[in-house]
Parts: sequence; structure tokens; C-alpha cells
Amino acid sequence: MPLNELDERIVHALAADARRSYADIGAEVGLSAPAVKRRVDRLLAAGAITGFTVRVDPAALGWQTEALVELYCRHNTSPADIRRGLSRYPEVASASTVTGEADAVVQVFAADVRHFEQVLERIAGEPFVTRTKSVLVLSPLLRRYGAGSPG
Amino acid sequence: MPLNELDERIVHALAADARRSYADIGAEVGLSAPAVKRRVDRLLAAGAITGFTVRVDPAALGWQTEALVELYCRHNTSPADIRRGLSRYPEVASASTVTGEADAVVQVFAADVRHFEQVLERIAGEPFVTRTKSVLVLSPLLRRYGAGSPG
DNA sequence: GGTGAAACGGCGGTCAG
DNA sequence: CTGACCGCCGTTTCACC
Repeated sequence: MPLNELDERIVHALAADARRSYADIGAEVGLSAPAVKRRVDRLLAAGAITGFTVRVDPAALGWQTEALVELYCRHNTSPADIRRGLSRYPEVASASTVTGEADAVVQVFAADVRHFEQVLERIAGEPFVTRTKSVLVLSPLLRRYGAGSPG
Repeated sequence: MPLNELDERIVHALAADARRSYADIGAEVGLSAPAVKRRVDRLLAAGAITGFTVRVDPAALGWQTEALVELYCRHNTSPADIRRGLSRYPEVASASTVTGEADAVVQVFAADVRHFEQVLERIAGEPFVTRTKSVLVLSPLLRRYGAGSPG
């Protein structure tokens, strides 16, 4: 779906603050409030905007341990299987299938190292998981668009 | 800041859909709308919730290639050096220093594989970088809690 | 894409447990 | 101190031009 410059400015405004009123955004980009809403609705329908969420400070919520876990799965495991299995863990912030030796990389937030160990054991115990390999995040250097945080 | 179970459920509801009305969330967690708002205001004031944003489909915005890049740096490189060096790249969505062999893991969004290759070459050419090792993201399985995408 | 009107939700004050 | 009820007002969201 082709976005024009107006759409990009609207998305940019919403990315900075999704609670800004349509009238306010309209004043910035040069449209009326209903016109902005129609574009946002169109972006939602097209899947360019997939939803609205909160930006959270993991540490402030008590999730002080972050880790990246490589998942090695059985050969007949589908991405959907992995998704289903991981979606039950509130500690899993994001997950993607990847090229290379591992099948998926999972971003996990936990209260502390002890909590992370428990989560890792449970994930490693999933029937589709054969092996895991994880690194702990020391300090988040940049968190521009990606990288979420738990709730 | 200590969050009780009610706060966590409210944050979780907002993470799933930040546009849900306070009354709606209140019905789910067993509170009235004003009570939910007061808790959200408190979470905002405490910095636990840092803002509201849109979840965007990177592909729809023209960023169809995502990669995770492990960075191996000179031994005297500080996290601040890495941060400074990477912050100049708009394609870098997030970066963290990590335990293990690599010094940092960087999440990169690019228009296509060709674009990614160019970005990777430039990052690999940074004076503090000795080696890189990257995997391409095949499909994003889970992208919770505002995790995301460029804008 | 702009305009006007109606419905909804946000948000303060106020009171009760 | 935390939650519930009730105003007013801004915002959303239509139908229509």
C-alpha cells in the first residue's frame, strides 16, 4: 500500500503521541479532524497501522531483566506452532523466525535473573523446542522504534 | 514503584489496545472508569507508562527487511561509544549491549536486502567495530507491548 | 475533503467506605 | 487513601454537501 507524505506525517504524529486529537493532528498536517480520521481508518483497514499501545518502562514495572533467546526447534515445527506456544508467556515481548542456525529469536522480560531462569526452563520444556541459547541484555543503548516491554 | 495485580492488568489491557475506554477496561478488571483513569495517571506520573503510540506494520511503510546484527567491538569500546555510533543510522531500531561473545545486538530495518547490505557495510566500517554477524528476520511471530517498527 | 450536529468518552469535583 | 457517582466540555463520528 502506497503511503503519501500526508499519511506518513499522520503516522509520525501518532507514533509520537497516539492520544493526540484528530483536530490537533489535522492542524499540524493541514487537514480537518474528520479527514485525519478517514486516513487513519484507511491505514488501519490496510494494515499499515495495526493498533494502538502504551510505551512502557520495563524497569519501572519491575521487569529489570531482559534476555534474547535463540530457539532451536523440531524440524516439523511451523512458525504458527512457535507463535502459539510462546503467546502463552506474558514474559515474551517479541519473537521472530530467523535465518541461520537457530529457528527463532525471542525477546524475554523478567523480574530478575531467577525469574528469567524459570521462564527459560518452561520455554525449553515446550514440546517443539529442542534447545535454547540465550544472552542477557546488559544495557539498552537505543530503543527507537522496536523493542517492547512487558505488562 | 510497586505495582499491584490491578495495575498490571490495566497496563496489559492498554498494551493490547491503548484506545479502549477507561469504562471498558474498568469492566474487565472490576473498577469504575474514574478509578482506572486515576491509576493510569499515577502510572504516567511514576514513569511506568511513558506514552501512547501506534503499532505499525514495517512492511506497509516500505521497510520490508529486518535483521539482527551481532556487533563485536574493540575491547576498549564503551557502551556510550556504541550508542553514539549507531544513533546516526535511521535504520537502527534498537540496540543493546549483551553478555556472551558479541558485545551488542542491533535490530535493523531496511527497505530490502540490498539496502540492508549497504547499512551493514557502513556499520561494519565503524572504527569501533571489529566484526559483525547477522541473521535476517523471516517472519515476526509476536510483537507485543509496542514492539515494533520504524516510523 | 469540509461542515454541522449528535453521541460518546474524558475529566474534574464531590461524597462514601 | 481509594473507589463510586455526576456534572460539563472536548472529541469522536456520523450524514450530507
